[in-house]
Amino acid sequence: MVRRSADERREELIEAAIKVMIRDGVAKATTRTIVAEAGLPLGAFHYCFRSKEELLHSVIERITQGALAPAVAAAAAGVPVADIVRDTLRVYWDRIRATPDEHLLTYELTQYALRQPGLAEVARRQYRHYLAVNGESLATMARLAGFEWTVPLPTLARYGLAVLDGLTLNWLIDRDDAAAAAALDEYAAYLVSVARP
Amino acid sequence: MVRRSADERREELIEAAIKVMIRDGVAKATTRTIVAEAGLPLGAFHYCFRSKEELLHSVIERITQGALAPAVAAAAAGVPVADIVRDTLRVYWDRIRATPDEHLLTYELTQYALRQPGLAEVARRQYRHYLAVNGESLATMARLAGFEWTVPLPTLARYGLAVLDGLTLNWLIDRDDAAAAAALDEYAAYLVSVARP
DNA sequence: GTCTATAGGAAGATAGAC
DNA sequence: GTCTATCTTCCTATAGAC
Repeated sequence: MVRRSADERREELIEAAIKVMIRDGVAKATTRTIVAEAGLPLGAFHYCFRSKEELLHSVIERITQGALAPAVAAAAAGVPVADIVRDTLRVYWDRIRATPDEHLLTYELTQYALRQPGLAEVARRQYRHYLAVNGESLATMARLAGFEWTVPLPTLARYGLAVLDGLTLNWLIDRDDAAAAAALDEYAAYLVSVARP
Repeated sequence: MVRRSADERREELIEAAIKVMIRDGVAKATTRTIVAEAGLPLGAFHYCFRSKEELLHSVIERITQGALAPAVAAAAAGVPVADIVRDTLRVYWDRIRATPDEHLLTYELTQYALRQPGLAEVARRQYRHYLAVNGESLATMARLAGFEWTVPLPTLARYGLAVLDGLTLNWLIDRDDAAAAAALDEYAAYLVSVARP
C-alpha cells in the first residue's frame, strides 16, 4: 500500500463516498462500501474521519460547490435580452442533462442533512448559497447586456431558483425532455417580460 | 390484546409508519419503531406485510393522495382573474404551512422511491399525478372565472408545478415566510399576465 | 502510520410456542 | 391468529497487532 498523508486519504474517501452515493444512493453509502470503493481497509475510515457524520459534512460541502456554479453565457452590451437569457438557461440545463445522477444526489443530501440535527444548518446554508449564486447570475446578465430587472432582485432570485429547482426535480423523475424544454422556454419568456432596457 | 383483522392491522401500521416518518424521517422508520408506535409486537409486522418494501409502497400511495388535492378557491363568473389566482394560491400555501413536516416527507419519499428498483415507477406516477392535478386546477380556475390561458395547458401545468414545488422545498428548508410570500406574489402576477378574458 | 480482528448493537425476517 | 425468541446479516466504531 502506498503511503499517503491523512489529508490525501481524506480526499480519496470523499471522492469514493460521492461515487457510491451517485451510483447507489446515500443510504447505501456505508463505511464499508466507501472504503471498498476507495480500495482501502475498513480501519482507514476512522483515522481520517472522527465519525461518519464528519464525512457527510465534507461530502455536502464538496457537492454544493459544484452543483450551481455561476452560469452566465458570454454576452456583450447591446445583445438582445432574449438571446442572453436563452443562452444562460441552456448552459444551466446542459449541465443538468450531463450529470443527472449528481444533481439527484444534491436533493438527496439536502433531505439527509435536514434530518440530522448537526447537519440541518448545512442544508440551510446550501440553499442560501444557491439563492446568492442565482441572484448574482441574474445581476450579471442584466449588467452585461445593459438592462434592468423590474422585479426586486431577491424576489426574482428566489422565484427563479424555484423554477429551476422545480423543473430540475421534475425532469430527474420523469426525464421528459420535451416537457422540460417547453417549460424552460416559458421561464425564458417570463424573464424577458420582466427586463427593461 | 384486542383481536383485529389483518386489514385493520395493516391500516394501523401504515398510520404508525407515517407518524414515525413525519417525526424522525424515513431512515428512522424501521420495522421496530413502526410496531412500537402502533403498540404492536414485532411479529405483527410480517403477517401484515410481506416485506418492508410492501409497507413503503402503501405509505407512498397514502401520502400522495392527500399531498396535492385539487385546490381551487370558490369563484363565480366575472370574478377578477387576480382575485381567483390569489385565493387559490393562498389555499395551497396555507396547507403547506399547516403541515410542513408532512410535505417534507413527500420529498423524502420521492427520493427513497427513486432509489428502490421496485418503487421508481411509483415516484414517476406520483409526479404524473401532481402534473394532472395542477393542470386540472388551472383549467378549473379558467373555466370558473371565464378566461383562457395563453400558454398551452401542459406547459403551464409543468411550469406552475415547478414554481410551487420549488418554492415549497425552499421554504421547508429556510422557513423564510416573507421571501416565500413575495415570490408567490410574483407567480400570481405571472399567471394574471398569461390570462386572457 | 497501517491494518486485522472484533466488539457491540440494530436491522429485516422467520420459526415455532401458545 | 398472536406473539416471543432467535437467525442472519449488516452497521459504526475501536482496540491493539504489526
